[in-house]
Amino acid sequence: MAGNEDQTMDKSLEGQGLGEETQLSESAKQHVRTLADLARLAGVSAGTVSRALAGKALVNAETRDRIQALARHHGFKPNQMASKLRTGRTGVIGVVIPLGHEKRQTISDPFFLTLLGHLADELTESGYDLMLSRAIPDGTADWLERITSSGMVDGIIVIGQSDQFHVIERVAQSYRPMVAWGHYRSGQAHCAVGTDNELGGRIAVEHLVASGARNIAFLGQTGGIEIATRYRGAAMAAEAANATFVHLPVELADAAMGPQIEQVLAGTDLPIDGIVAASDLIAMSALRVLHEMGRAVPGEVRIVGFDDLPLAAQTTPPLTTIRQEIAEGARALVERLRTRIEGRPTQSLVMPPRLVVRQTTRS
Amino acid sequence: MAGNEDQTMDKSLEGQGLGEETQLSESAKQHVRTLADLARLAGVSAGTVSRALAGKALVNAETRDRIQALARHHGFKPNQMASKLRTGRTGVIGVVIPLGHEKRQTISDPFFLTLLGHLADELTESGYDLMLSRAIPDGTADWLERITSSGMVDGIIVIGQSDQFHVIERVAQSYRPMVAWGHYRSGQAHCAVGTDNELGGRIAVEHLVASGARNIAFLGQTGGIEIATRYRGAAMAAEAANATFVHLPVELADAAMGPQIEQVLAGTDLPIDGIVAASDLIAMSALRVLHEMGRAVPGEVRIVGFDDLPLAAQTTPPLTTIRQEIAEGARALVERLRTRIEGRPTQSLVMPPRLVVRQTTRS
DNA sequence: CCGGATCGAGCAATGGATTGCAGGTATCCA
DNA sequence: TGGATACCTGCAATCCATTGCTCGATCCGG
Repeated sequence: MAGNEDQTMDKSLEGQGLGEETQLSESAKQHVRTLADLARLAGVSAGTVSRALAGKALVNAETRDRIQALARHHGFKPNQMASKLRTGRTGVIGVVIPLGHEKRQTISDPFFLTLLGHLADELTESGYDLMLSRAIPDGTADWLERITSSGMVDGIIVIGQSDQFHVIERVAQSYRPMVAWGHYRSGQAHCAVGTDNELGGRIAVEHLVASGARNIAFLGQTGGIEIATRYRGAAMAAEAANATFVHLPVELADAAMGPQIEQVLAGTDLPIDGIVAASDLIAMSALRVLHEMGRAVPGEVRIVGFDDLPLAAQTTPPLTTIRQEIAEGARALVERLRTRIEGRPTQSLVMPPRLVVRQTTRS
Repeated sequence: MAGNEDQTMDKSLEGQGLGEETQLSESAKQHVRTLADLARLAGVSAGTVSRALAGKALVNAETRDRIQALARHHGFKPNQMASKLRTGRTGVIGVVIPLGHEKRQTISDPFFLTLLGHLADELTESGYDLMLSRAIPDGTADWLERITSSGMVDGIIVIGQSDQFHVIERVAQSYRPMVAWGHYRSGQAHCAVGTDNELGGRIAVEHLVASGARNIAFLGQTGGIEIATRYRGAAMAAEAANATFVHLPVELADAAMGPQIEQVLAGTDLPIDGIVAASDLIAMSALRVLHEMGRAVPGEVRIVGFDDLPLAAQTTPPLTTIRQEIAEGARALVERLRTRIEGRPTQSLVMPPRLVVRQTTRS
């Protein structure tokens, strides 16, 4: 049907085309590249084709259907660049992961990747594409501004503030459509969605203490603001409970993590009986190291992780952890970003962490 | 210095501007949005500014530096859409994950996410941006063609063929700049980079047999072609070694995996003493389930995973697994894609898998 | 002192879709 | 049959950077 009509159109065209005949029939048979090409085939103007493909009510329903069928038949899609240039909307959201305090960290960090997955879900459903950028901060705000001013994105989601809080803050002064996953400080300019890390740290230590731990270690680097806050909460809870509390810095580099944990655990003369890890991944490594050292979990040492990634339920034994609502957070990020894109104001969201008790703290 | 010059320019402009004076000085002070704006400030034409910012030798070095300084000072970046429309290059590579046989699988699958991370690294270094698309195949090739014909990307990387091998194959006939991670069939049209899954499956079973296993189970769904191939290799090796071999299907949905494994393991009356898992994640779950069932690993049951993700080294006990070279694969994908974008032909790459022996098969 | 070479900069066309406004046609009613 | 109304469709400007070609100026050697 469509093909038939196509033929007819083509012929009538040739009849009128005269001098341009061969060129036209050639390009028509070859490939339809532009609105104008399709317009010629359909015997209408480019403007009408544009309206028809956009499904506007302004064109006759019959004409619209005919043009849409023709477009489908030729596999034609309007050039996105031209469209985006004209409309000023790109339909793309930039997702940036600043690799701040630890260059090797985030790219394979399961937490960020999990969040990324959920963001992909949410954005796709909202009709946006997702452009992923890794950014390696160089001391200036350039890594962010390069994206805001690229004209390529309608908005930006920053995953993790790392040690770049001030940069995000500064950019937020002039660039509205941006939200960040991470820490919230009262009075800050940028819209943030995240977990109450301090409370999370506190809950973790309180649970350890309740499980009988007296000598508690915090495992992880406190370079990024999120983890530093968890540390603070943990330290406060330990002090309140009169428990001993030490900080054992561990980098998140996958390969080196095991040996490092071994080293810091051996390096302290404190009889550690409770560990709060900065992330589930660290907790998982600690679990293995302790197993190899012959120290029973949770018998001798109790462990609490952070994040509640899917893998936390699959460790041996399954990991007690502080849950962050990642899926909900992703939804909140996208919803707030869309609100900001529309020019309306938004509020930051601080989600409560939740203790998930599994096997590493059962006594 | 730059600011000074700017002022001067502005004033001389106002002197010339006459009727347009207020409007011009307004927009100049407000914000520089287009090449033309900057050109006015610099007292040159838009074309010159374009060339200057592109660093072309055609403009006087002094003028070029002046314009660049001015652009920096005003935080001006040329509109990407206009540029891309004009040049026909987008500088964006689409990365697509077809969610084929298991809708819930890939989005949080650590393997794909790890590969994605490495791709982000490689593409960034090559000066490309990465646009991420999830695609839910609907029986037609539309999910892929929507991206190829969007005009938004210079090329496409498909992560995992899933059950969409034929779709990729068909699109590859007419769309050149595309490469896929996954299985290679001799004579196929599309360029693929992947691991020899059959060999991997074989090596896994051979190693299990050598470790003393006689009753071997394959844990995992064989809906996707990659895993089906691993299964085939494993089955062949088992037959060659005269070992008993069963297939226990397990979905990759995170939450349900543990109970499922428990169920299938309990459901078979075979005294399983060797497990080859379709992925490290499944192996990790199996490890935990067996631990809970009170069956010793590797004493009673030996386990081999697949992928060698970072977490494989951190399980308790550390996982013996079949390593895929993910970083190298990412590099190969990007290199081949660039070659194809340049119009040159490429060859598929089948990388050999490598057995990494850790603790789950030591006897 | 003049012609040619050389370097630098401007002009204007180009890429392709979108959209406000003007104009045309058909339908329908008086 | 004339005129009005509603409904379509076409025209042309617009979004903004890029680049081939042209023109002008400066400088050098003859």
